[in-house]
Amino acid sequence: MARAPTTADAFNAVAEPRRRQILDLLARGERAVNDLVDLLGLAQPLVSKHLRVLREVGLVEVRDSGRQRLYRLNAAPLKPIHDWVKNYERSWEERFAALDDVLEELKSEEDER
Amino acid sequence: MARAPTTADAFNAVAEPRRRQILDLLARGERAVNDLVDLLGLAQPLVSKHLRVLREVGLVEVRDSGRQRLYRLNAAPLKPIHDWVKNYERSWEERFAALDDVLEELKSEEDER
DNA sequence: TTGACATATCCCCATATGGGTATATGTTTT
DNA sequence: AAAACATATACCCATATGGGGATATGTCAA
Repeated sequence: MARAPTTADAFNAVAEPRRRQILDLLARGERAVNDLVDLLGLAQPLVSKHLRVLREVGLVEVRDSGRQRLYRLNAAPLKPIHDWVKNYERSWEERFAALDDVLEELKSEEDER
Repeated sequence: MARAPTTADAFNAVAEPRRRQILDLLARGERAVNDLVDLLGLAQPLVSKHLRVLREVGLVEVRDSGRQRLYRLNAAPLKPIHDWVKNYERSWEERFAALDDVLEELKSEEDER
């Protein structure tokens, strides 16, 4: 078996930085494909393909408007990611706190010299 | 160019469900590889390979103990994921709220009958 | 030393990728 | 009707994958 398809779920879809960029742009409002092409500086087919992946996991929705297609964000499928990562928040905070302690200690030792 | 390697960053590393499982197990404490093999029901080489990916993005750390290697979690690389997703939290909450409103409305209409 | 145990690596496979270029599909304007 | 515009799809490529089986590496025990 190969790697899971990017359309398998939001985790996979969002692993690609360009797709996160697209979502970041759509967070500001509806956009036509060509707008995204200009903003991202990517080839148009590339953008269409990324949009397709995002559509297949439900992260974006489309609406026809004349000869344009307007894409908008649907953030709901990101919730499982948030829920999963949130459980680790305390864990890295503890580690950062521990690191801060070490740095503080080093600083004190320095001051004592 | 092909897809970004799973070792490129935490986003990619964590897109694989098995690797999330491994992190979930390690969140409870240090574990030897064979423990993980038993708990996950995966082939040992598979587990070693997943652990390698996690190691390369810094999500786990290893410690030798006799002929065993004990892996432990380092959640810090998950923070960027949390930070990114967090920005969308309000967005999906609004959408869910809107959905709740619709459901409430439907319910009222039903009651009126 | 020899054998058992624990892990990592190697090689093979099918599959899916992201990017590129060319083209099909559909809509508006002239 | 024809030309221009907007978008999606088809095809090709190099690359990386997750899984499988065999084996190398390293450590402990008899």
